Amino acid sequence: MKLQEAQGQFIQAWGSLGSSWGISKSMAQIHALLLASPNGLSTDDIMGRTQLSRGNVNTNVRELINWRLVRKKTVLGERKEFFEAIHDIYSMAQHIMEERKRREMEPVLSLLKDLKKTELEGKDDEVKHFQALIKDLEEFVAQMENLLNLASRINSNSYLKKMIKAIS
Amino acid sequence: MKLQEAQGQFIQAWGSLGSSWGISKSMAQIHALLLASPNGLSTDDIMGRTQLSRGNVNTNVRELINWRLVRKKTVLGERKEFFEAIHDIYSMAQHIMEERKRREMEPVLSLLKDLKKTELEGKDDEVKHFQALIKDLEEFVAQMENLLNLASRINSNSYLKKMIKAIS
DNA sequence: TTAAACTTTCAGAAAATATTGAAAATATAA
DNA sequence: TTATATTTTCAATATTTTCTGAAAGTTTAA
Repeated sequence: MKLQEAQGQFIQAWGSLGSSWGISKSMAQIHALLLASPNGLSTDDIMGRTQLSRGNVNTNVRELINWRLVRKKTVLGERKEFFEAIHDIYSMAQHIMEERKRREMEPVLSLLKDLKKTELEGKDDEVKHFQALIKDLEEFVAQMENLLNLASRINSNSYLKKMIKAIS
Repeated sequence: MKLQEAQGQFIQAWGSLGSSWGISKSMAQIHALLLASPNGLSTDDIMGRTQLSRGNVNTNVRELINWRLVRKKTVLGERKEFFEAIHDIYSMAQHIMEERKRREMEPVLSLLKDLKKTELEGKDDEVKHFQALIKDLEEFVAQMENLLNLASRINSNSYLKKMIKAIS
C-alpha cells in the first residue's frame, strides 16, 4: 500500500473519531495529517491533502494552536508559515485533557459548588437525595482529576507504567 | 431555593455538558433528571419536567437503557413503565466508558492494527515516522485501558483511592 | 372482543454546527 | 512606495444532528 493511502485512511478515521468526541471533523483531520507528517506543512499543503477550504484550514489550524496540539514553524527563506503537530502522544493527551477540563468541567464544577451551599426547600427525602448526588459527583470529579494527573505523568515514568499495569 | 429550581439548573448544565461530549442534549437532560429523582419517573413525568416530546423521551430513554445507565421499573398496580437511573456514580462512569470504548475506540484500534501489519511504499523517513505514530497510538490506548480498569475499581477499594491520591 | 392506556416509529421540520469562498487585512519583497 | 504573497474574517450556504407529533403498534382490563 502507498504511504499516502494509509495516511488517508488514518486521517478519515481520526476525523470521524473526532466528531463523536465533539471536535469538528476538519480539525481532527488536520490534526491527523500533521501527526502523520514529520516536517510541518503549509496551509496550501493541508488544503491539498484534506480537500478543505482555505478558511476552514486557517480557522482549525489556529484552534489546534489554541489547544497547544500544533505549533507554528518558520522555514528559512520561506514566506509562508508551516505547522507542525506535537508528536509526543502523552503530552498531546495532556493538552487535550486540560483544555476540556477548562472548557467543560469547570462550569459544571462551579455549579455543583454553588448548589452544595444552597439551602433547598422541598420534601425531605428528595432534598437529601439531591444533595447526596451533588456530593457524589463532586467527589467523583476530584477522583478523576487525580487519575488524570497520574495519566499525564505515566510517560516520563516507566515505574508508574509498570505499577499501573500490575494493579489493573 | 426550591428543590425543583436547583434540579432544573442541574438538568440544564448536564445537558450542555452532554452536548460537548458528543451525547445528545435531550439524553443528557433526561439522565440528569433521573439521577436527581430517587423514585423512577414515567414517560409523562419526564415529558413534563423536561418539556421534550414523547418521541424524543421514548427514544432517549431507550438509548439510556442501552448504555445501562437507566433501568425499567414496574410499579405494582400501575400500567405505565417507570424509569430509574443507576445512582452509583462509579458504575455509571464505568458503563459510559465501556460503551464509548466499544463504539468509538474499537474501530480506530482495528484500523491501527491493520495499518501496522501493512507493508508501506514511500520515502523511508516518512514511512518510519508514520509507523512510529501508529505504534505510539496503540501503546497509548493500551495504557489508557489499564488506567480505566483501575478507575472502575476505585470505588470499591478505598486503599486504591488513597494510593492514587498519594502518587498523583 | 372492544376500548382505553400506553409505547414505538419515523417522515418531515427545526436547530445546531461546520464549511466555503471571496473580500479585506496584513505582511514582505522589490 | 507599489506589487505581490499570505493570512484572516465572516456572511452565506451546506451539512449533520436532533426533535416533533401524529399515526401505527402493542398491551392490558373489562
